[in-house]
Amino acid sequence: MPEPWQSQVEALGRFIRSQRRLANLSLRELAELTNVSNPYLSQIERGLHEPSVRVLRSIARALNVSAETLLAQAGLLEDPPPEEADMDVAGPTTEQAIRSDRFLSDAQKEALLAVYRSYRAAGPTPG
Amino acid sequence: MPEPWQSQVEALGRFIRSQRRLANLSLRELAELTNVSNPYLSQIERGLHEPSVRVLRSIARALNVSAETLLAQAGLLEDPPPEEADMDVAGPTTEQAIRSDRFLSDAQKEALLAVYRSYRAAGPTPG
DNA sequence: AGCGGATGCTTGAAATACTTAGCATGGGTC
DNA sequence: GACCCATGCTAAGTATTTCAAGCATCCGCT
Repeated sequence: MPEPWQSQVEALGRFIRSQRRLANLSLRELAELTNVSNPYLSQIERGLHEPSVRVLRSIARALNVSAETLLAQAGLLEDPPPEEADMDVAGPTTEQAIRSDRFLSDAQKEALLAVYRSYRAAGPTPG
Repeated sequence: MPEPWQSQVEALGRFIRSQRRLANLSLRELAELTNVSNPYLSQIERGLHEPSVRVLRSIARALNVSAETLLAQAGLLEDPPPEEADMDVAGPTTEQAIRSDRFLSDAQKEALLAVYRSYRAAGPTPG
């Protein structure tokens, strides 16, 4: 059925690709983590296929995003009920996360927070 | 791929069947509501197949059950002990927070992550 | 008994998810 | 230049999902 169900698949793919890149993973690396072949991941990210529940779950785990988030993108969850699912429920906000990061010195935290706040003050720059 | 899906799939099927019967629906009636063929629904309910996200969603709608409930039954939403690969335990949360930050664009996220990773690679700078 | 309809199930065939092997480009390094 | 090696992608095949058509009971009715 070639229906506008396509657009949802494309949105899901774009989301996965962006998350994979933010995690600094290649297709092959993600493939290894998920036990899904890299060509198939490529096709998913380009919106050519609707992945099964099994594949969605392993992708969600590998990318450290909640399954709910992924499924909302996949169009399974009607409206995003957990608006802050990934952050406020499963973890702290970005500021809190940076402040409590054990691997950063105080100076590093301050620098990172300065960058973060400047971004938020400036607003998102698309492009 | 090996087996222990069988049990999850069977549990999902039993759940759907029980919900359908509670709603006083025949297979054909549910098939009409979901646009899924009745033989296939039969197979799903008997745990012979793992349905796609698409059919899971329409079943959830037709049975007036939340998609989350169905997915929990399907084994997607469980929360296994977050074993970190071979790395850190605190790193992911900052990364995760940045990646899911609603106020940053992808480009900003990437830049911020690059700074964060360089800090971690360098180690804490004292003083 | 014999019909009509409703139920759940089986059976191949069509569609689509998924894999293995390999191609093409791009970035180093000698 | 040439030689890795990593990246994303295509091609062609296998495996799995999903469907249309039909089978087998069962139940109520006359």
